[in-house]
Amino acid sequence: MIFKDKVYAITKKIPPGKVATYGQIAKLAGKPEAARVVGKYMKINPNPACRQAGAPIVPCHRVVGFDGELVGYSGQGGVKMKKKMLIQEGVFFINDKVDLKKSQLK
DNA sequence: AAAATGACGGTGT
DNA sequence: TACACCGCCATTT
Repeated sequence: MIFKDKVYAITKKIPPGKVATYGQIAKLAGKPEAARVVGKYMKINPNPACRQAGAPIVPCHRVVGFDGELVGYSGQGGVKMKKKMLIQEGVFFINDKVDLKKSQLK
């Protein structure tokens, strides 16, 4: 299993109401400094719009920037939609950032 | 094989 | 606080 697959596997494991940073995922995948690579994979991921029925997708909306800041996301409405989905799942927010203290995967 | 790429993370100004 | 720049690294071209 290559790094790419690990990233996807880990991302899929993020439970609803929780989020993880790119760096965190990279670390879990074995490369603490490969956050950029993680982001790259999210972009090319099978379904940017996230969890479409039966699709081999990853909940990419549960992946945020280093400080819980919503970055990236090329799907519907960009980060706004991403934020909306996260709130809908029960993720805590502070302004436009994820409350990592309560919602970061750990 | 070499260069380019990127949804990061951190530091500097 | 905001913007710019650099280093990191697996994958892709």
